[in-house]
Amino acid sequence: MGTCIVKKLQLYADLSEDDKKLLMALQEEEEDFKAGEIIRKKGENSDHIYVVKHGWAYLSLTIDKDIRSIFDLKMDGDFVGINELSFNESLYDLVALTNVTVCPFPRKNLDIIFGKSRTLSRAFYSILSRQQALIYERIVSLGRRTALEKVAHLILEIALRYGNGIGIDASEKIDFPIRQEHLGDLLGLSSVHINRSMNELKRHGYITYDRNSLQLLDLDRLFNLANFNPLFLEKPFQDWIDKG
Amino acid sequence: MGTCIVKKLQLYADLSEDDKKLLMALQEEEEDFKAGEIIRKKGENSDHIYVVKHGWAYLSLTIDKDIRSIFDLKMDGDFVGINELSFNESLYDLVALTNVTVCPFPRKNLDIIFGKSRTLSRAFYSILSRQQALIYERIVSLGRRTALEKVAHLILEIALRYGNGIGIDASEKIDFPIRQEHLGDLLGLSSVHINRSMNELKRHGYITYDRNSLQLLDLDRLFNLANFNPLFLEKPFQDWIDKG
DNA sequence: CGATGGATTGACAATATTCAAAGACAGTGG
DNA sequence: CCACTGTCTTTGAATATTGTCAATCCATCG
Repeated sequence: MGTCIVKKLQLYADLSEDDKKLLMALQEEEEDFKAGEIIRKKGENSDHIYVVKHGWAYLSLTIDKDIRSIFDLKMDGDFVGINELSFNESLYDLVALTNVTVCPFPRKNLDIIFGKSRTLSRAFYSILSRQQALIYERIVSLGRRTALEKVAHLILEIALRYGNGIGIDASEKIDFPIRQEHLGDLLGLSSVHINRSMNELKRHGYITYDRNSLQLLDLDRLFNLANFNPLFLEKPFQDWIDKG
Repeated sequence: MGTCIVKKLQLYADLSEDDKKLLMALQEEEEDFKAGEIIRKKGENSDHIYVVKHGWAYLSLTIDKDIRSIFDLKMDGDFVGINELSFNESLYDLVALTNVTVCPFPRKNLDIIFGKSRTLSRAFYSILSRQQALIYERIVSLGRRTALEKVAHLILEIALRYGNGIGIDASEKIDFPIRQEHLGDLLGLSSVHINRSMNELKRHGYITYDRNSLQLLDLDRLFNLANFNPLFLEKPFQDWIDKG
């Protein structure tokens, strides 16, 4: 259903009833994937963008047999593919981490939206620019943080985004379906080193963690350790629009 | 003058005369900065986006006194700030690497554009999504490439982008105003290690290089070493638009 | 119950950093 | 035109961080 997209976009702009109808009309069916399945392969024709309705997925690239890079996790309410519109094939693999439900959305519909609603144009634009801010933070992580700080920063980001998506606090215990190997591929570390870092965070009282769950015990200290920029948590700023 | 933006956007869409006029009208004066000056500081109110008209600049963040991360270089024709629109302060420092001329562009004008031209909306959107593709590649670099590969990939990207901007081939000798310390901050490496990597590329006949210039001698081997995705060089794909 | 995929651990190796010193270059003022 | 200064680059040696390999453990699932 279109509610999926509507809910997400409302965070970024005041949608009129027309906007909502426009979105709903353009929305297609939903599709389910099992954990581990490839939702969309690199090189495939990418006619659709997706909204993750439920579950976790990730964007990745396999360089050599054994070398993989994951650059983003996608969870409830996240868009996938809105950054690949000017390429005619998809640039990355989109893989289901858990069982996942996605809502495909034909990309040419996005252009219709650009023609019909300034508000929606702005909303999509804002989403894309927010995504970019997060990616820049990952670059800082990968470039200039120690392994421990990288891990701290990533699990903070995950807990905050996840909590945001399903509407709970970041300090609550959450399902954590991500294997240590995935964390390694996200941060450019070996899974062995992820293991050691996670256990160090545990030992020092930052978190509790087992293969299926994660809880952040001390947000303040984690923020501090990870040098996390709290700006990313703020509600999107809408006042750059022209009210006149 | 507005030709600066117009030229850039034409790469991404067929602009009508109206589109061009719209852009020209919204364009403001240009501003000069000397090498090393901070064009826009993190935390400052960011009412403007910029187009780099001439020269080099970079986006960076200083974490601790001595730890800095540079996540992007900006050169002739590049946009700065179009990814920070939904924040009410700028997230990063924008620093002049060489003497640089920028064209500021009030960000609320961008919203006017969203209201008036579907073509321009799409063009800006495409630019943003192209930027993101490049950033994802840097994430792959930072995460899963060796130092030598990182350096190879970065100088390839720089030579290609620079050549593109000023209209020369990537294998020609270019000005190279970037210090080894900047390269280190871009790639998360120490400047000492950058030095060793650059000299190794030199020794193996990949490049010539001194403090002020760079030439790529063997593009094929460089592409191969860096595992560079040639898709990023393609002209933007415009057919996701709705021709009907 | 055995099979499987992940987590954990230890020993060792590779890669990159740090520190410090020396060399090269461009700009400045005499 | 030269000496002087500050900024970059280059180099070597010692160190730190992270990776690799291989064995073992543990939980889950049929």
